[in-house]
Amino acid sequence: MKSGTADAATLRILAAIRAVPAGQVAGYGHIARRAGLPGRARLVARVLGVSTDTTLPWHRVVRSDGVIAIPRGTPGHDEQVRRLRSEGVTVTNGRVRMPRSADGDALDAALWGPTPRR
DNA sequence: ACGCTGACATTGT
DNA sequence: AACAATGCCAGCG
Repeated sequence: MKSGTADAATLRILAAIRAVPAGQVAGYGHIARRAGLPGRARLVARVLGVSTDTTLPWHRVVRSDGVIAIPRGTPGHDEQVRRLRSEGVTVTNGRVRMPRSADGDALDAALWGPTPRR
């Protein structure tokens, strides 16, 4: 029976999103890769769309360019911006200040690099 | 089975 | 920074 069990991929994606620390943002591709699904950024997007999990920090997930994935003028976009600012993230014109190359990548590698899978 | 759409990424211009 | 092209996969009609 199917019961309320989602696919393994979905669970891994959700776990990866929850692993993102507050005040920090991650790209869809980044999350996908962390979930063991390289190239499946779109899948991550869809999962977020259907997921109703309020405990999920979906607002910390943005596009690789730092642009909010939700179109402007929608309540979702507004709420995401509000939450990000609430966590100390600088958001300007629907775009968040992304940790460019070097430090961002290095820090990420230091956090979740040499320890894949939990 | 087929074509479109989508909370995307990467590369090139 | 912005746009175009290509890749990628899951839903929907």
